[in-house]
Amino acid sequence: MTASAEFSQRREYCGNVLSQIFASRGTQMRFAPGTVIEAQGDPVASVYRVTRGCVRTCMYSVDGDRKVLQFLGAGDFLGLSGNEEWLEAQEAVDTVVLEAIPIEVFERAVASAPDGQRAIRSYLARRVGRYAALLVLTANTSALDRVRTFLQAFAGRRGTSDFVSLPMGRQDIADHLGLSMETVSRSITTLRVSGEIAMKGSAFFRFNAGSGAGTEGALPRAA
Amino acid sequence: MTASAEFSQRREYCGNVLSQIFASRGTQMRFAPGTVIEAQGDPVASVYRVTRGCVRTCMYSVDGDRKVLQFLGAGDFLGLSGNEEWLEAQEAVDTVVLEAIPIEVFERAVASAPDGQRAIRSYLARRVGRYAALLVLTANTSALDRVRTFLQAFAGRRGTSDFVSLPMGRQDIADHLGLSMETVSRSITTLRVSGEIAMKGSAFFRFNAGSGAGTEGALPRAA
DNA sequence: CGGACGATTGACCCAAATCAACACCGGTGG
DNA sequence: CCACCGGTGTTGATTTGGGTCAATCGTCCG
Repeated sequence: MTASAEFSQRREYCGNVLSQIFASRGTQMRFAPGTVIEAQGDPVASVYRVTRGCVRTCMYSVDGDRKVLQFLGAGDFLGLSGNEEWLEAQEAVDTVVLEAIPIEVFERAVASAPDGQRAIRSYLARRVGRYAALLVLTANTSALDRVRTFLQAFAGRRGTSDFVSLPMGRQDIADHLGLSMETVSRSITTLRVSGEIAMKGSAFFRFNAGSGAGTEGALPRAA
Repeated sequence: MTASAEFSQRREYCGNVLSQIFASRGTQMRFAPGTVIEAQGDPVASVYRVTRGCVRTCMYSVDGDRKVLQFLGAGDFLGLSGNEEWLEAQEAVDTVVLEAIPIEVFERAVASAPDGQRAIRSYLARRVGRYAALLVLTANTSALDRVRTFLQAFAGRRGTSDFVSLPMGRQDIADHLGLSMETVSRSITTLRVSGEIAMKGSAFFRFNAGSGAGTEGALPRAA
């Protein structure tokens, strides 16, 4: 298992229609690192598009256990599901800038746009694919594979040649991959020592060219 | 963690609009146990509604590892995501009867129905919630909790008083919960010996009244 | 400089995987 | 009717990957 389906989705299909809605009607908001953008269970009053920074989508169980379902970056949307309440919490990983639109305004804009509903459907379908990929990754693979796949997916998002920033902490990655913080740390060390990746500090990494064990996708293309 | 969010969603909201489309335009099809209804990666030519039986939604990785993402029962839909291809395989667990509609016919019907797009959006949102609940369940809980939660969710679907049929095999449950077949079997034995559940053969079970440790939902309502 | 928080590394342990044997059940054919 | 057989489920023995607990190290920042 060496996949990169999770982050490698294209945004062209639906992005344009929805992005235009946000571009014309959005209000800019800013959140400090670690702050809660929307809490789990709160009523959905606004929808958002990420302009800058990294957002983590979390789900908390009664025991206080946390699962990080996904990390969102520039261009991603929050709150399109049409639910009354936020099923998941949305939290700022680093400094986050969002475009916000009141839900009623957004719904009216979507209804009047020619492909509005279709765009939302496409976005939700991609989210299903993203979660499915995480379920597969989480179920059948070793800790090392999970971390490698995560890093590949995250690097694949951006330019791959230079060092990429890893804005979230080890605990965030651990809660995303279903591992402990220590195991994530150890896995990264293993990848570094074996030469697969290079680190600059603990928040910047890069895949080394030589040891390309597998860049071929394991999971089917999403969407 | 003792939840039952996975199966306990209401179908009223969107079910009606879509169900009517299937009722008026569907063609009945039958599949024998274990057969493939749609294979992963195939083009989506038809959409379906389950009339009878149990369908498992699977995802296969290149290694041949299988993850069972969900089990579908009467009233559930297949293929609403709008994707070009089947992201996941759809397989008959037992004898399955489906209503099928060619995709173009279905899309036209949805476009003309007043709340058609909205209904699909709601259905997809519920699927996101279902996968999220499975991710949380899979990440932070013991084998016993996973099996208990799965059985509770499955029982909650139907009438709870009498024995309920468990159409899928132990391996199916294992691949759903991210466990080995043996661990599933052992967990069921533990629940039986401790008196939480009663079994009739290996395919019928019932929760016993006395030992109600937790029926309160741990995860938020899926909406 | 010193405190604090995150990351790393080490030592140990346990829940569940794996490997293996056996029981059960339904079907088939002599 | 019973013997056989293959598939599924159960149970037992053993191993192991990663969790947990704990100490140390950086690094950022006041």
